[in-house]
Amino acid sequence: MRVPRQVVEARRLRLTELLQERGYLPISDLCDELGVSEATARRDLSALESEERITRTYGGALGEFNASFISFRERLREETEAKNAIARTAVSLIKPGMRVYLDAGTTAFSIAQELRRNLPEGLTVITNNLALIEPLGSLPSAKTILLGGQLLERQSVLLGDEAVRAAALQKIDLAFLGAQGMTAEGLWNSQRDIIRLQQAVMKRATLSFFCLDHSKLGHKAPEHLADWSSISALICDLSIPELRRSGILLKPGTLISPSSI
Amino acid sequence: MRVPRQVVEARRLRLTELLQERGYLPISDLCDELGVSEATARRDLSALESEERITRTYGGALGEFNASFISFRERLREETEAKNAIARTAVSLIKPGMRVYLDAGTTAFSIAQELRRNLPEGLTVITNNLALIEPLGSLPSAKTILLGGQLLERQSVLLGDEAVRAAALQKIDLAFLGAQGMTAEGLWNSQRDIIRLQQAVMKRATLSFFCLDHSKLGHKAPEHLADWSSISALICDLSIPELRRSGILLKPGTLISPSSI
DNA sequence: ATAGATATGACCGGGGTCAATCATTTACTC
DNA sequence: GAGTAAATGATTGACCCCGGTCATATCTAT
Repeated sequence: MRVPRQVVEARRLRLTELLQERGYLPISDLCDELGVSEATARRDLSALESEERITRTYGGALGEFNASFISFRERLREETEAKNAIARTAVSLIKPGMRVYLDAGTTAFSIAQELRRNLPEGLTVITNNLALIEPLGSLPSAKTILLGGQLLERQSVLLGDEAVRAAALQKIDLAFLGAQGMTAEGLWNSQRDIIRLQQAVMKRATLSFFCLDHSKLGHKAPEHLADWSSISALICDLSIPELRRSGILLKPGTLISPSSI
Repeated sequence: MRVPRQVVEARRLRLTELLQERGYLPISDLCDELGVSEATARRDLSALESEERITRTYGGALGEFNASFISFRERLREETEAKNAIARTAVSLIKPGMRVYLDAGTTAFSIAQELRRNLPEGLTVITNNLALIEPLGSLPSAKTILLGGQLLERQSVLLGDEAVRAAALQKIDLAFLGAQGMTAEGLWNSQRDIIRLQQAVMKRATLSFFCLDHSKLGHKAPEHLADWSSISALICDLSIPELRRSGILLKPGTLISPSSI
């Protein structure tokens, strides 16, 4: 028996919401909840999957727990090698008892993962990056401080005045920051709010390290973040000559490359 | 062929990490990644499931997105009816454009879910409760502000000086708070840090509502949180006479019961 | 060194899942 | 109002998943 389009749409919406809430549901549960036959439940799942609103699994389906987390995870897979190398380098710079800032982005996530393997004593991590809760929250011997701020829709990041204010109250030994691009003019990022927070952090940090992999070379973004003169060091899987070819001239000792550790 | 215990543990750790990263993995992929047979992969899954470190599904497994969320979800199932009624009552008190505080606990989570269904215009939600990110983060028309603070191990809550300081800077119209018990002497909670934050919030809030279901009646906890005289109202699925039987005497209008809406 | 415990992989029967097909009912369209 | 397209549920055969058992190999404790 054919049913109005609206009913179908409503049911599928309800299905996505159910999956968002519960994470995973086996087909039989879906049928119960929606009051339809298995066949229809399957058809709904196929439809929603082709729209990329859910993920099917054998025997059930997953809500796209957090659409942002997925794209985050995907980005995480790009340049894994370089990012891991940079993360190892970053962690090797941390001494026991330090207070360290990790900002948003996938490189910071790699650093957090590396910290799980190789954790200095008495570390305090300060961040605005909610994605780090997973890797860091379960470490008993590290303290994790989250800056306050406004939750960005579809991103797992805290920003805004609150975040800047909270950052200005922190004592930070090392800040590990990311950026979307680097050119001869310096470092670039896309959002004003992100840059405001990064600048507030840099002001409070004894040393500010920027962590960028080679894929960022030559890219420009809408907003200028920092000059090369204002950063403590660049952690990057490129050599001095390679950087120079793009017009980036660094003072000696300002480049830390993963191979050198 | 038996293998050292350490190897098994290492593989299982790797498995949980894989699942944490990728969210869902079918068994066959797990075998490839870990280089073991299907049987062993299954055994690992069973072991990790009994430790509640992952969630099995038919045909694969899920990482425990957040281990704490699960026990949280389980608590959520207790007294669902009462909590939902309280949540609906709470939401009915919210007017468009208000700034509302939700604290930790499952009742606040119910309120957040109710807000998804029934969202006042221009709402701002302020919270220290990370579990609310899921339901609230994806609402485009509401603003969510997270207080800063120290991440509590295995709890999805932010506490400490930072949180108190951040709360003291907020403008709050309505605060919806929870507690672990209520007796004639007032409201009780277990942790000092939680109470400090709740008191800071109460100081900043125009109205403070405490939301407790009937199961909290007569329970005492280590720390005294508030007298009955200091709260704006109690939202509770109990009647005045029922409360009086436990020695709780409320001024008229101080009890808001779900049935009365 | 020996015995017992434990991890592993292969195999199998039972049962669940999936996609395709078909008949039926009902909503849309002209 | 008639025809067409869409949605649904039932069925079916192929495929896949699961837990158990068993033989085997290796670690560990005595």
